[in-house]
This record gives sequence, C-alpha cells and structure tokens, in this order.
Amino acid sequence: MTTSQVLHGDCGEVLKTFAAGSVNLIVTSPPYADRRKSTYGGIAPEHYVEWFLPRSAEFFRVLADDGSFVLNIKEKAENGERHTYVLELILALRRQGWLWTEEYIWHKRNCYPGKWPNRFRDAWERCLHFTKQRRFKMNQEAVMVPMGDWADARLKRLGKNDVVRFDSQVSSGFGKNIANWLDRPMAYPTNVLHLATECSNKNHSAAFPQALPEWFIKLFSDPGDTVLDPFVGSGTTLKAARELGRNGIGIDLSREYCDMAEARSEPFAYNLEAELSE
Amino acid sequence: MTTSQVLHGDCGEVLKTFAAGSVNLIVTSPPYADRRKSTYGGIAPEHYVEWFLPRSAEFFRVLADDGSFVLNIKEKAENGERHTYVLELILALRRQGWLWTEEYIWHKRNCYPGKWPNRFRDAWERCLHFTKQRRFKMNQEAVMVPMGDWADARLKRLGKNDVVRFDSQVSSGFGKNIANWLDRPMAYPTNVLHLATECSNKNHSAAFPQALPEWFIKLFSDPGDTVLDPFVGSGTTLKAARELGRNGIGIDLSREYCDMAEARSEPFAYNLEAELSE
DNA sequence: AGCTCTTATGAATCATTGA
DNA sequence: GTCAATGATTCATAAGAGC
Repeated sequence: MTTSQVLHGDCGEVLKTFAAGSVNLIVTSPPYADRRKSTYGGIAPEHYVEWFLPRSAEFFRVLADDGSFVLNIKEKAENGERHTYVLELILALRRQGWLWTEEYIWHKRNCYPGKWPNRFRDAWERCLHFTKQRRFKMNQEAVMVPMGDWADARLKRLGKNDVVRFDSQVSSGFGKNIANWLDRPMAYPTNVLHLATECSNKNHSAAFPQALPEWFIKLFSDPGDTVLDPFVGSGTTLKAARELGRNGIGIDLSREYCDMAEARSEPFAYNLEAELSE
Repeated sequence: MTTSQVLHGDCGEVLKTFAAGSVNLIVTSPPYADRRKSTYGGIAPEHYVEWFLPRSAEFFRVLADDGSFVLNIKEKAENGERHTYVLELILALRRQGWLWTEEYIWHKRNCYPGKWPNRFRDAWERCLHFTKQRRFKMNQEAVMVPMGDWADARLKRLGKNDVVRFDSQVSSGFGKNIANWLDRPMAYPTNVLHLATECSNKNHSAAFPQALPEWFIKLFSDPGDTVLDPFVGSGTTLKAARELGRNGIGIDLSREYCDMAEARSEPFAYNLEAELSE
C-alpha cells in the first residue's frame, strides 16, 4: 500500500522535519526566475542561486545515498540574452556536494508559439540529474524502447491514428501504446526525451507532462520507494508516483496548489476514471 | 564570385593579420577537451577556458558588429560526472564581451553506442550562439520548414528512400529535398536541430554533418558574406559556405587537415560531381 | 531501378589491469 | 596511492552484395 501526502509550506522549512535519507528520488520543476510571482515573490535571476541553495541543502540531507535529484529548469531570455543563473546554479550545487551526473534534454515537440527577431521558439528544457554518489539506483530496463528498424518497417503501413508516429525511433519512446511492443527487440534510450507538452484541460498552467516525471520515476526508483516533489504545483509528480506504485510527498507554498495536488493524487478522487482513460 | 581559402597555423595567431570586422559569421566546432590529441595535444578540461579565451578575443575583433559566432561543443563525462568547463566557458565569454544570445540543441539521431551503469548514450550537443550586439543579422525565412499536416499526409505513402522521414514535423527540417516543398505552407523552426551525424567515408573523424553549418550559414549570413571556421578540420564548414555562395576562410593547426579542407572546398576538385550528386 | 540482408564504424564511457 | 592503456558494451547509419 502506497501513500500520497501534500504538505503546505516552504520546502526549506518543511523538510527540516524529515529524517535524513528518507527519500529515494526528488523530481521537481522549481519556480523559474521571475515566475509565479504570487507565491514565491518572483525570485530575481540575480538572487536565484542564493534562494535555491538552502533548500537544496535540505534535499541533500533527506535524500538516500543512492538516490537521485532531477531538476527540470530552463533559463529565460531577457533583453536579448539568455540568463546565466542556471549555469551558476549547477556550479553552486557541485560546491554543495552534489555530483552533476548528467544533463537530459526534454525536447518539447509542441512548444509555446511566438516570433522574435533574434531567436526561434524555445523547444527544449534541461533535466539536470544530480546524485550524492557515483553509484546510484538506476533501472535502465524500465525505460527501454523498441528498436529502430522496427519503426521503419511499421511506418510504411501506418494509419493516421496510429499513435506511434515519431515517438519511437527518434527518441526515448513515450508512445502511449508501448505495451504492444514488448515482444519486439528493445534498445536503451538516449539522454534526449522527446515528448509533447500536455495540453492541459485543467485551469492551471501545466508545468510538465506526466510522462516526464514518469520516466524518471521508473528509471531512478523502485516500487514502494518514496518520491518527493518540493515544488509540487498542480501535483503531476504525485499523480505519476501513485500510478507507478511509489509513495509520494509534495510540498508547496501555495495553499491553492496544495489542494489541487491533493485532489489529483487522491486515488478515490471523483475524476479517477476520467484520468485513467486519458 | 566567391572564394575559399585555407590557412595553416594557430587561429589565435593567424587571425591577428585580419582586419577588424572583416568576417560576418563564425561557425566552428573546436577540439573538445582531451580529444584530437594528435593535432591539438588534447587540451585538459581544467585548462580549456584559458586555452580558448585568447582565441575568442581575436574572433571578437574580426567579427562584424552584426555578426554571429556559433560554437558547437559538448562536455565529456568522466568518472561518473559531466565536466563543467563548457559552463565556465560560457560565463568567461560573457565577461569577454560576448552576448550569450541563445543555446541551440543539436539532437543527434545516431549517436555513439555504448552502455554504462550510470548514464545513457549521449545524443545531443550544444550549439551556442554568441553575438556582439542585441540586434544582429538573422534571416529567419531562409530556414523555414514545411508545416506539420502536409508532412503528416506525405508520410503515409513514403518509401524507404524518401529522405523526409522524421525530419519534418519533429524539428527544424534538414530534409535534403527541401526544394520540393517551396509551394507548401511553411513554419519557422525551433531551437532544436534534429539530424544525423554524417557517416564519413573519408579517413578522418567527421566533426559534424554538413547540414549543421548549412543551417547556421543560411540563418546568420547573406550570400557574398564571409564565413570563418577557425578550427576547420576536414572542411565541412567551407564546403557548405561555398555551396551557399558565401566566401569561406578556414584555419587549422594541422597541415593534413588544411590539405583536406582545401581539396573539399575547391570548386573544380576532381570529385566535384561525386559530391554534387550526394 | 528497388528491396533485403550483411558488415563496418563512429568527437563515448566505464571497469579493469599493469606500471 | 595515482595514472595510462586496454577491453567490453552498444545501435543508427552507410555501403555493398545479391536477387
């Protein structure tokens, strides 16, 4: 039996009540600089690192030694330039003791529209992977993908509604009907995740599609483990954790977000069937 | 009439003979840390920034005020961690006066194989875009891509040799037969470039596929402009520049690479027809 | 031509061995 | 101890053979 709980407050404070090493995986998409002004006061880019570090110190303490910390983030462009606070954050986290193990790329197929004279639409975000040790828990087989030439052969007789499309060969295989492929030869994915942003039918800004935390939860935790999202927002990470048989803990400064996350991660919520049939 | 020339020597020295502002675009893939030991002696990661900065100072001087500098690079993983010298290089280049305008992602479809306990195969590289001013030359229309639904319809009756394949919808459209699409509705690409590494039939390591410099040359220069590759290697950038009607200048420390680049960029080389029919 | 099959090979990374 | 060299692992392509 797994549990989900949502805690209200600043994760830097709330986590102080947690036992050291009590969390197996942290997956989060923190408030970006100058965003979510209502809840976090809109952290200025220049102060982002100093705002982040005391919180990541608690992440380090509560994370198990073989655990992983996955940080989904992307620097904004302002006044014609990319900000450097994410680069500085990576350097600062290493000084705090984290190992910068890998940088995964989330390639957003349908990214935000727009047109500017000096840049194209931004179609990718960083998923920074930090660990405490060089050896950590990694279930590579849990995210394997059908091999390339199968997709080739299959493509020639595809109908328009075949959901597979570009998911398979190109990338890490977030095709929804991946279960059909289990008898095919499988290959390991790469460090580029290729999936669409979720078209949110709820009335809040969808941070990331559920497939994103799902992938990392399958990869870096076992069933029965505990997954933490210290900036839980609308609760996508908790919902993914619950559906994969992991215990979920979410924290958020906003009472409104906490309520929403709790509703979505509650197994007997009124909209369970609707969600499962997605 | 455009020209191509290849100069032998260290770009930091050779460029001192160039007039300020005489180059419109710099596209290069420098030797990565600890790679290409035979020619560059394998720059150690710890000294990469100090090795790079005097050379990029010359890049800054010879680049026109509305020009661009595109740097293709990727940090290596060693002892379980990603190195940070590329992050430090970005910060150092900004201190040198460059604007870090954008970071494009080159998504390599066929990346190097391998299996390790702590990471997947690396399928992407950075294409860092630096400029001297906030307003610079950018021909967005030159790299437009056919829109999704047409590519969708087309895909259903594709033969294996139809070059389009996954290029179109997913990404920035490096399909070779883009000329066929001119009457189609077009869209602007994103900052994720999606193309395969070139399997080189020459006896040297192919740095990047020709489509990569082609894309940036079309985007950030006009016909008749001058394109510089200060680490020209096998000469892919020069070949792309010549075929797009730009003047090309290549520099390399290795006499062997210089000869190769010169042969490939020479319009009346013996293998011209073979190259054009590719 | 067009298709299928085989083979070679990469801007790689890690564990192991030996000096 | 540290450091350099070697082997194991892996898959999307191109190129070539055969039909």
